[in-house]
Amino acid sequence: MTLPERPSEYDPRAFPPVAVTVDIAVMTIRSNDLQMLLIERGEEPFRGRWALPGGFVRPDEDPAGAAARELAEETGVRPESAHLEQFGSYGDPHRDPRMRVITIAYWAVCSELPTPLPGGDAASADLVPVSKLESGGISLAFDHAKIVRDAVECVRAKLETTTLAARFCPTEFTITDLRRVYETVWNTTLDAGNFQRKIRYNSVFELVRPRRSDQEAPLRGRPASLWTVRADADPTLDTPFRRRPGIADRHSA
Amino acid sequence: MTLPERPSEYDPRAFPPVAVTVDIAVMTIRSNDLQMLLIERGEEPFRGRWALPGGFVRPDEDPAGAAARELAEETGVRPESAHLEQFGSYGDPHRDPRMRVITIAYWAVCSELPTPLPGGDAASADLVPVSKLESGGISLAFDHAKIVRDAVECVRAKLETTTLAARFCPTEFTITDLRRVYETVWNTTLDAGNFQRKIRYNSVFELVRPRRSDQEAPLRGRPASLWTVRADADPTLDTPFRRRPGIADRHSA
DNA sequence: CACAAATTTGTCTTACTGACAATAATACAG
DNA sequence: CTGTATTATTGTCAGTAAGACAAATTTGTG
Repeated sequence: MTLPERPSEYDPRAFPPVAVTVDIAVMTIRSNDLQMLLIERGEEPFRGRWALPGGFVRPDEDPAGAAARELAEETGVRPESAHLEQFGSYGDPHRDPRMRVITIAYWAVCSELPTPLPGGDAASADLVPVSKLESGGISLAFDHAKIVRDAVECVRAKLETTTLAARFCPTEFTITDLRRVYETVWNTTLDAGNFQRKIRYNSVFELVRPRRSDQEAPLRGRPASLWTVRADADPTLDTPFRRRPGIADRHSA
Repeated sequence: MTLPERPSEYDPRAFPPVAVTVDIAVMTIRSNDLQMLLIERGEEPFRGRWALPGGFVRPDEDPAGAAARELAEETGVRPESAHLEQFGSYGDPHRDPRMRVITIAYWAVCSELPTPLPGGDAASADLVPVSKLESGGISLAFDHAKIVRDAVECVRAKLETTTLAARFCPTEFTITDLRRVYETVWNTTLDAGNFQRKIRYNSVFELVRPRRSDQEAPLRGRPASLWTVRADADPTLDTPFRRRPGIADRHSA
């Protein structure tokens, strides 16, 4: 059952006040690094601390809609250009010192993030390397440190079994682009030859052009072919990638 | 950010009334079938329909605590004897016709389920085969049909990569017991010999007794050895099991 | 004791991975 | 034009794990 059955408890005023919000962990790759969009709080509590973008679930919308709306409002990312997925709820009674707030957490991945503008009620917004968050170098508001940890783990795990890595890239990408996503997000190195095989064999990926003629491409070396993810296909990988104990930790050096 | 910054909105009465509940999809194997505990609603709305057990998150508890409490109260399962895990939130504005209710959904797996007693505000409680729910043979209250689908998929997926299957069994089990869990939950058949190898090779599993001397054991055939999951070990499987396209559909026959 | 039933072990083939070498295609310096 | 650096792509080979299937082991039963 979902509600108590005695009519007296139908009265909304009988319910202790609870607020429901969404928080969104938006990730992208920039400067060869996995980065997350955070905002700097302009008000108490936690004034001046970094926090995840988010906001209220309005009376007329469902949480997924609220997440898509906030994503657009606070980060300028059009919902259709990003992958947005719910991964958990956080409801410790004292996670917000003001009142009871239960938040539904989403992670999002996109390739091109508009340079974040300080807007709304945030003092400023910026991309922060996930490595800095994981090393504890930045202290986050509320319980957002845990939410961030869980979100990053979700994305790392999802790279194993789906084509999510491609969402970090433009629609057309080279196999090396895709490999760098794995290497960046997993903080490891992968063999270029073996990686080629896996992509080329996999029918989820489709060859677009055998030779890239771009200008922004690397100025040296054999030009790579361009690939895309077949839009109609199931994004599940038949032979998943597996994270091995990281060979090269690029952040401890 | 998590709350609006203008002090006026701190007032709890400013928030539209929202109720937060937990719903729990408790699964076990009985009669060689994956079954789920449902209750029959005794009141409107959806009087007489089946629904997931659940209830309010109280002001002083977090959702995980509420789920554990409801699990104990409504099903008699001691929280430490079951695996309980959050897997999503459901917050469509009209999922409950009475008022805005956002529910946090958990799945649980246990080996011995006390015969459910009609108690509390439920007209009755019973175990229902998941196959019946998947075939649409039973119409559930609210959006519980979708919650059930998602919960079952979570459990099926979790069998691939963790030792969760053992939670369907008593602490000590035979390799055949464990294989039957996979076959039942995935509705498929697995080669007994190959399955042996995987378990015996895996150091997460530990041999308890090389020969079972039970009375309830099958009356014929070579007695199986008893195994357990090492309590200290990481329940993640180093070499995951993989679901193959079902060879034998035991329910379509 | 022969037989049935269930567990356990063995064998062989195939597929995939990881390491690493070799080849291909381009830009650039001379 | 030629050689070299650089990146992409293909090839090779050994090791590991899975799937199919056969055989052996250990018990209860007639």
